Amino acid sequence: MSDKSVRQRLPYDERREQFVEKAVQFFAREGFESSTRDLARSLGVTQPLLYRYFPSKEDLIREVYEAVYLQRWRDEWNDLLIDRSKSVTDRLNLFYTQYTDVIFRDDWMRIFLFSGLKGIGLNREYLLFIRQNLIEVITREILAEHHVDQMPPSDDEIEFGWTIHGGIFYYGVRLLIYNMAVHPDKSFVIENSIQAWTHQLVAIRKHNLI
Amino acid sequence: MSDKSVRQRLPYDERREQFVEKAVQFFAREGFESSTRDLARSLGVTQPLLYRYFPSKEDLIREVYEAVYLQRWRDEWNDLLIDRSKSVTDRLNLFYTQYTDVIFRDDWMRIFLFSGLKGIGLNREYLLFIRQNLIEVITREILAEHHVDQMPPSDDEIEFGWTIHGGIFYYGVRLLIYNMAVHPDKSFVIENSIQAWTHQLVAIRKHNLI
DNA sequence: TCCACTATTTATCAATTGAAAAATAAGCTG
DNA sequence: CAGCTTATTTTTCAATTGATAAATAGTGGA
Repeated sequence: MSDKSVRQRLPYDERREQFVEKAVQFFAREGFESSTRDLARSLGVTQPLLYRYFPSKEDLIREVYEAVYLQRWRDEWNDLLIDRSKSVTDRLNLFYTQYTDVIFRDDWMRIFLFSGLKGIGLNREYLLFIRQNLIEVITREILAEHHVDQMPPSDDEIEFGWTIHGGIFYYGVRLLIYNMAVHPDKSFVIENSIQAWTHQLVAIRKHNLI
Repeated sequence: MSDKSVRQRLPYDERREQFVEKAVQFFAREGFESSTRDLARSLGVTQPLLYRYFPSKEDLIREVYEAVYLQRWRDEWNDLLIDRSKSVTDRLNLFYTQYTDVIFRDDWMRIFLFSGLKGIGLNREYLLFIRQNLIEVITREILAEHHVDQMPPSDDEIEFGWTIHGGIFYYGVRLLIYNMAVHPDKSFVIENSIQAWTHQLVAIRKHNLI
């Protein structure tokens, strides 16, 4: 309210990092159509300063996307999902618990949905990544554990994986976007989804083997 | 390109209806932050004319919401879902086929997501309506058919219903928002979801009866 | 201590926006 | 055809927006 001309001078890299980090929260809250002036205000800085760090608003937004999409996936998850020393159920529970810890956050969820509506390319890439690194892998692992993995996952089986994954994702949407009174226990949702996934997937395969 | 001064004069009600109808498509396509000038252009009309029919842009948007949310639910669905002359599976298949015919449309989906991100009240109301008229009803009907309806649906059971419903909804999101190559057969998704819903719901109930 | 560098602010612009006021013209009624 | 009503357009405005240029002030090094 009275921080007038308390000109805070930061080193370039530090300021830049701060901008991206706060911009993620700001745009998640206000949407990407909000003005750079409002963003600057929420940063405690004047609006033209942003243009010293980013050539245009669009460039800043691109960095926001990247901060959200590319930097939150943990490589260890790839290993976890195929670690057959654990049961598939245990692996999936562990994975989805951690994964939802990361994506069930206001900034991640809202930026994901905003960017989806904008039809941005990164969104498509991310979903392709999820298909290859999650849906397909999980499907293969479930089938293997039930000794019905003679053939690779079919389109039917992958599609059902998306349905279950979508159900879990939608729990986050209801919680964080719609602010609904969801089931307080996230693990309940995860456990049931995994159980349904396993059971139904095996049913699909056996049905199609006939 | 050359329709200059071809002043098309329409009766008030007709023009108004046309505006709302086209505004639904326009805002679904471009988002609610798009300008009234662009909207007017897509209507083949000048921008100030909009203000003869709607006091403000916000009022127009409110009418757009109402056109989407309130006018697409069919009352007959309420009857269908509790029509015990049919099996629950048949009822759910029929219902979800018709319901998704209505909501798996670009305008419905995008306006639903846009309004969700804006945190509009109508959105909350709609989800409450879905819970009461879909999730709860379906859960009761499944339990009844399996003769385990001594107690009303629990929060656990309702939550699982949301998960399945969300999985189906997410199919529409992938199809219409993310433009992904989804399974071409919508009925496959619906049938599997219903099967998983039925099976897992009964499992939850029996598990909790112990 | 002074100077050079650059992070930051102040001032400013042109384009776009929602909205209002005034001018015009289509079409009905007599 | 004359005249009234009102649907529609033309003009215009003030506020907001992304972006640029110039002025200012921290900070580190000589």
